[in-house]
Amino acid sequence: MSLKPANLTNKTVTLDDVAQEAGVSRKTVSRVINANGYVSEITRQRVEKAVEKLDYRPNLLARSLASDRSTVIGIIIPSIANRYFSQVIAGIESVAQENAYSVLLLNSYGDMNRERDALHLLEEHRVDGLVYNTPCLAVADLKDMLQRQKASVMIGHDPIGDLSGVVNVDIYSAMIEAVQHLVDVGRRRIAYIKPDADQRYPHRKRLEGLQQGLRNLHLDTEPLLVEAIGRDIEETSDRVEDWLRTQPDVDAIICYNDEHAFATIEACDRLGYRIPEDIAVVGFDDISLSRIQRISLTTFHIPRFEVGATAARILFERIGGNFDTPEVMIKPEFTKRDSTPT
Amino acid sequence: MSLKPANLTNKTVTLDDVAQEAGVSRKTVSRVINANGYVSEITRQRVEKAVEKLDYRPNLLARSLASDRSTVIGIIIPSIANRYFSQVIAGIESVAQENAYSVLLLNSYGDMNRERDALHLLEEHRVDGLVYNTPCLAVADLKDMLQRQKASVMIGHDPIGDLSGVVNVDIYSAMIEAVQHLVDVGRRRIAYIKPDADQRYPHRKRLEGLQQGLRNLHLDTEPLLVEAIGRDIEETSDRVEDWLRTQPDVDAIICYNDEHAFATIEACDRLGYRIPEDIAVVGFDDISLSRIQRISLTTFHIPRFEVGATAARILFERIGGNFDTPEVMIKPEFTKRDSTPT
DNA sequence: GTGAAAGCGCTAACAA
DNA sequence: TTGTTAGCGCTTTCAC
Repeated sequence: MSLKPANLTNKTVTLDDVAQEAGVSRKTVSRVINANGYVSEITRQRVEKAVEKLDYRPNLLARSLASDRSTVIGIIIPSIANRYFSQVIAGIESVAQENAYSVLLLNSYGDMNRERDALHLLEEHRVDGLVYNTPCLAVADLKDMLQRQKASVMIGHDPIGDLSGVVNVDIYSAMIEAVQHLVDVGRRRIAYIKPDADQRYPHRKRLEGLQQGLRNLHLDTEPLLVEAIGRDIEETSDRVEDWLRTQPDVDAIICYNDEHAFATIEACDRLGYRIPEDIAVVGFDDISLSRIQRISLTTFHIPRFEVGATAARILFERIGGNFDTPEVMIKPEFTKRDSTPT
Repeated sequence: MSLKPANLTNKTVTLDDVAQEAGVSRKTVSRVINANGYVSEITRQRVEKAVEKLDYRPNLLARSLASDRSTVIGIIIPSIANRYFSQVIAGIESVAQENAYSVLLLNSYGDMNRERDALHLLEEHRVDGLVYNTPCLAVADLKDMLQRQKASVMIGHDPIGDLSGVVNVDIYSAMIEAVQHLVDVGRRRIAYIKPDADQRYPHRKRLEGLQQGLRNLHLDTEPLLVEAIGRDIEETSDRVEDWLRTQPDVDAIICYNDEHAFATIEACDRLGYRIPEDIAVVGFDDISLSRIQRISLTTFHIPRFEVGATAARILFERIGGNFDTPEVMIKPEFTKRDSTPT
């Protein structure tokens, strides 16, 4: 087991070293580096030269501790591996970078205990704020925990007072629109492919929208729900296929997202159903491949990057002391393609 | 502009508060919390009760500053929005979590200046180590910058001595295998769809592999290179189409990754080429949709999560003082599907 | 087993 | 315009 060479011996350069090198006080160096307070031009240059010469890097830990500002925000997200969330993160990170903030990333795997741990950890890191994606904690708990944070914005959750900002995607209305579209093109037996046992906002709102959509059109308000989403596309596809065998009269399927829609299309294929003639399929998200499939997918475009960026912007408002942004609703855009009839 | 209620007044609980509450010294509390040093059982319980009662959260900034260990690692990545990298990140994050570390995420957008900034920032945050994905800095620069970090592991770069660990995907051999496969099924005019002007490892190695593969089989070593990768799938598809018009005798196309392969298939479609009869297509990555396309894609499966996890494991070894892991090569798995003939 | 004192590297009043 | 003096909340020697 070899030891690392050289740099273990590199003693770190501190403000004092720079001050000494420049022949000024520590505070003066601090002023130059943080660009606050008055410093004469000539002193500034001396300091800058010293900084350069010593290759000084401020210790952000010390700065944060002393100033009670960490220039770090946290992100809690069910899973980074998920392409949907990774684009939300990209939006957050982008705005954070504009504001000269760094991002601490925590996975919750949609698990309550993990979420609680994540919240605690961010508290311990003294982050200046956090974006919290699809919380699954009970509201009382949530309030308790967010109360202790300096600032926060939730994505995908009902508002909980002004304790936290909120950004949501209006999937409720989208669902109503989907139903309307399907009925307009003559469909009546509409199914919804949904996750097993998920009570979180993204699923709950889809469901409520579905029910409202059916009610609006005086259709059966007991919708056809299929708990068919598996661990991967193939499993989902198999489950949908099994279910479809038992339901020969279904003529339209709305899916939780585009990947499930592809799995559904695949299942229809195997059963010899034509799309959209026999079965119409609608997705959510508009992932990049949705346009170039053999059967391009009718779906709702959700601007994922923008969702993240908006949340981050609101977070920085709150960090800046402005806590009065109301819930922001982002509207998914209906995108008609070939998987539903015209 | 309303002010946030309550919690702005919450004074923070410190070690001293806990010590006072428990009627012991600060150091004893510290011992209990960090589970080091001997503390009598009865004292420990008193302390734990006090911690509980006051809802004490250690200040990690202070701890890191005093102990010179941050329990944070950094990740530098070209783009989180990219699904490939997001899964690498998932692997890193997962191992970090096992080691009770948090992750600071920095995007470089494959830009040299941004990478330098990111490296500086991580230095200022005093991270205990970093995983650096697809560096594009010049080697001298890279050495300079990594020298200053406590520990580091690169993904997708040639080794630079023992300054930094390295994890690579053996795309070089994969490329040779791809050529062999295509020639085995009778193809001779093999093209490679590549990024515009990219000298980084992932592209360079593919290219070297391609050349070696052709050389092995005594074929033209001046391969057909197409700089056709656009900003999105549609643009790529259009460019490939344009290029194909000028090259009627191409009978096989290897693509930089699966998304480009789909774009290529789409282009072939529009031109009326049959796949794989007229043109064989090979991808890289094996993204989840590759199996269920109309024409399932022959590709190399790259275990992205494992790549990240391996890098993180090596990083923690190095953080632990063990710097002698050699370059780790991860082998992509050839996955024959329908986009190439049998 | 436990405690006291010093200090990590910085910022924040307040002086000068 | 610049310097001085205290901390920020923790860990770490080294006594007791």
